[in-house]
Amino acid sequence: MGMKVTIYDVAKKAGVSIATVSKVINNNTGNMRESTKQRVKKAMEELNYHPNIMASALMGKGTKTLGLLVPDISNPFFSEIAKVIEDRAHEKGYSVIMCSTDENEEKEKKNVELLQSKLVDGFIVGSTYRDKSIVQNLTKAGVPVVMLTQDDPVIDVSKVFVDDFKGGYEATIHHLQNGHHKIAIISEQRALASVKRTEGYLQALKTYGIQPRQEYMVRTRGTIANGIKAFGNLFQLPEPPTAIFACNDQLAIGVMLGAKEKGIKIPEQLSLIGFDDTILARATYPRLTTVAQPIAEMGKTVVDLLIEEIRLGCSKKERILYNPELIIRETTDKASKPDHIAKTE
Amino acid sequence: MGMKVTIYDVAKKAGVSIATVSKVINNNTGNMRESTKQRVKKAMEELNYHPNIMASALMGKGTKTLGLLVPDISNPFFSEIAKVIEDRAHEKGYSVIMCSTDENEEKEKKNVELLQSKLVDGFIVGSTYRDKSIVQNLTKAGVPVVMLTQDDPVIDVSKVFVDDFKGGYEATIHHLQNGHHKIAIISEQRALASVKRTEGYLQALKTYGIQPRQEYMVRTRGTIANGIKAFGNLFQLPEPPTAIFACNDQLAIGVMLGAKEKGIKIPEQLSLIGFDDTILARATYPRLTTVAQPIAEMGKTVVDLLIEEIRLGCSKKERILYNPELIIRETTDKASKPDHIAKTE
DNA sequence: ATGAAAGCGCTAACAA
DNA sequence: TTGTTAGCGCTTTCAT
Repeated sequence: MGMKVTIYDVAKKAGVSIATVSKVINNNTGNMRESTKQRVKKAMEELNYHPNIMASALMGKGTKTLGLLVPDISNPFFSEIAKVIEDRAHEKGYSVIMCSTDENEEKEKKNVELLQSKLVDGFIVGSTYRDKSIVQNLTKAGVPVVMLTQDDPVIDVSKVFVDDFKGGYEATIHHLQNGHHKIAIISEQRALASVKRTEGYLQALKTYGIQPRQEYMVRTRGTIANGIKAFGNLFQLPEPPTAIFACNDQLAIGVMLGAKEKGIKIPEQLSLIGFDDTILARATYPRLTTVAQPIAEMGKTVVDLLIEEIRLGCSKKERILYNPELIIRETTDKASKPDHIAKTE
Repeated sequence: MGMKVTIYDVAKKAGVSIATVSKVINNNTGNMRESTKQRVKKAMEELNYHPNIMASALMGKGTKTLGLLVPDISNPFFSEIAKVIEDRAHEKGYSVIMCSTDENEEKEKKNVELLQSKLVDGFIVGSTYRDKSIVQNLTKAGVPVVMLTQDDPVIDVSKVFVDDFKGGYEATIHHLQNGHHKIAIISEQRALASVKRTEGYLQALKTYGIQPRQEYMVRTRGTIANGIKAFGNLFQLPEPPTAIFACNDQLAIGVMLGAKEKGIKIPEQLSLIGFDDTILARATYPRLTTVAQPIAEMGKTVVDLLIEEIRLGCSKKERILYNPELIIRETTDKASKPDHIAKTE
């Protein structure tokens, strides 16, 4: 009972031609006798027939599969959004192949090639491609691509992302309003989003007339381990910062862990803000103040957009910008010594 | 420059037949002139040719794609192991399609069907299937399947998992050794692994001559929210437990959050142990004592096993059992009032 | 050592 | 309304 059942078996069983079966499969039953249709359907069920997607893909009908490229699936931000993407895709009859590129150039290229050979109808690119030509070649070849998270002007496709500048700005303003002057930023090395967040950070400082300091601006990969390291370096400075804006929650957790180890109290001695609002932000104690991205919305939108472009056969080149939201929890507080002001009080 | 280049284009350019090109693609160059081979290779490169996997799949060569079914990709345990699986698969030239089944029966069935149509060469099943026939039909149809995490005797395939009984036993013994008598367990409703962990829990109690109490045994879905709820219920008991064994880290985090809210101190007033040793266990404060699964090992093994079965064309039906390891961190401590013993001291 | 030709399971004109 | 047939791009005997 292991033999694969094909369209021929169904046709024979239903006493029709394979063309008729094909029409039933594809719902081209415009002018087909209802009885015929039913007979075919019954035969398909009885034989437990499932059309071979490969064969229809060969005919240019696509594979009903989406490729999802993320820099690191073990980062909760990406695993959370991957879940949303996968759900939405399935709702629409698509499956998704996911690749973690690990910010590794070779892997980036290999992953795309792996998915390319028509295995995939379109790509959602959440990774930070150093070699832009990888993505550019895709679009040049007519493969639908939507970028997630990165608003890279060099790559001319639809994009779904939050206003990173605003997120960085608001986070920093919050520190500032709490009386902090010595505010550090830990940003993700390769992420374009982090560049924007840094610009927001700088703008906020400027608004308050504060000169940015090079030693307060750390760039690194966005892992917990690097957050710990970054904190260690910042903490060793002759004048350590009293507040930190970490460009993702993992880095922020790293800071919390590092601070804990050194006996630095958060938020009493160090105010901290993360970015993403992943599960991590709620799981820590104290709970992390962070800039939320609308993960559910973004995931859903990026899928809908991509599928639409697949159907249309061309890119709509939309730039869908979401609003980040500062979620104030327990890692931020007033500066304990608001400098000169404190002295006069 | 957008036209797809086929084997015919390569053949024409190299001045050979498509059969020859095919041989080069598949490395059947046993008795082929080296010069011919090089000519073909050069043509392939110059045309940037990539074989169409669909077409070769149609010929029964497989898709070089693995299906991964997990109950919930946003659970760090699964996203962490998914990353490992994906890495290993890519190393071996396979891609992986991932589906979150969300412990939803309909989705389970739909996901499998989605992947079935020969889209996938084999399955890694990490989900808890209520309807066993879904997986059974797969193996009956000759599709390679390896189970991950669940050692279900009803399903006769290879399996990769930890000794859940031992994990549950050791966690509970640790509580017991700390002088706790009132130990609750929060287990995952549908996971077979949780059943085993519960058995270990019961065995440990028995060893210490402690009668299990029904009200200390909570079963629920393994999310943070449910952890909070479960703690709430346990806490309302006339005699609340002084220690909790949560069957995954997410539940444990929920307990921590719930305890925080009610002002219950961990570990002073409540000892807590989780399971999995995900990032969550290290991100919380205090850091979570938990039972570690060797995620990296397990992920690698399950891929290797599946690919081997795909190549062999038959199931090896191995049961690969890993050792869980209790990682003692900061959420467990001696019972503050070791009952009658405390009184005499 | 290389090539011709028959499919793999399906779709889409075009016939009937 | 239904069936015939020519491919889609590739692999694989079997000839040459």
